[in-house]
Amino acid sequence: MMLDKEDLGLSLSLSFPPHHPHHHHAPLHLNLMPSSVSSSSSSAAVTNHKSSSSSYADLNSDPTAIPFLRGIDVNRLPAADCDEEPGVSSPNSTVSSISGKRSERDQPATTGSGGEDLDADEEDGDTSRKKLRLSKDQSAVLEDSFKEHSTLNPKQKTALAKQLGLRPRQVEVWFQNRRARTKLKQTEVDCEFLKRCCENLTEENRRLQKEVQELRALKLSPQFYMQMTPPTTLTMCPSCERVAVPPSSTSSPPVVAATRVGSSPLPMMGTAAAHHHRSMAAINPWAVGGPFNVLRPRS
DNA sequence: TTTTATACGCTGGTTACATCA
DNA sequence: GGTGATGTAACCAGCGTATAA
Repeated sequence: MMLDKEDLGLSLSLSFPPHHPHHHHAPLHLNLMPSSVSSSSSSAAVTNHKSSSSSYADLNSDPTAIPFLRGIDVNRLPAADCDEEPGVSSPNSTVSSISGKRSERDQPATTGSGGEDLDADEEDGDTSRKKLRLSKDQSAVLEDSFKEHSTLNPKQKTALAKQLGLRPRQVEVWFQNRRARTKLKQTEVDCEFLKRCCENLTEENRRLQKEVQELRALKLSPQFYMQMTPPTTLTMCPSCERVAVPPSSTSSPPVVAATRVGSSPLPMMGTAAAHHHRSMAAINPWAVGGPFNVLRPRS
């Protein structure tokens, strides 16, 4: 069934939930960060999809137990009955009347999937849909809710909608869009991270190739042999003839001098990385706390 | 037990309006 | 006031999962 990103080994998972049904949609899965990243966005919260909704239901049985509803009187009626009058559904909102194509197009279609969509368009006889701009207060409450849970179960959605004077569908859409924004932002961060990694590896590769050239020169110049570092500082792998320089004998940054003696230089990626010499971890940019760790977003 | 239909929620992508420089 | 860029509410299509028949 579903594979956790940990199971995948690599998993680029740009901070999206491991159990998400749309794992096939994930464009990348390269776990570049600790799974704890962006806890507010999704990784933890979205695991509730379907399976854990019951736990939310339990929470909702006692509204006061819902973290994100702190200070919200769930029993209080919305400022307006949103299902009847969208124009006043959000007293604090900026509402503008539109007459664009969207309004015309939406009229019959309305529901994307959920049954609650139905109530989104049944409100008035006016065929035009009002485009609503959420107020700052509404957005703030939604943001707070999102920090607690990036997904909502139906009860939470309904409670939040009532509290904010919005339709449940609006709350649902807001969360969907918010998740999309979060993911987009994370993708941007990860792209930047990969870019830095690529640059760093390129530089490392350049440096190592230069080092190989120097070592070859030394090997071909007996007069310099005597000046070489004592062989005890080098470790030769008997199976592959690679020379690994102990960290103590290397200059900073740590070097992986996994160089096949007498052969042409090999690209770093795909060879050294795949090699069994775990010394590669010394410069493993994916490693937690690695050189680019500073780029990781803080949750 | 397996298959099928249905409901539901999610994502990625898109559209169109609101706002701002 | 007109215009392009940006943000975002709302939507659609497609998919996976849960559930009941």
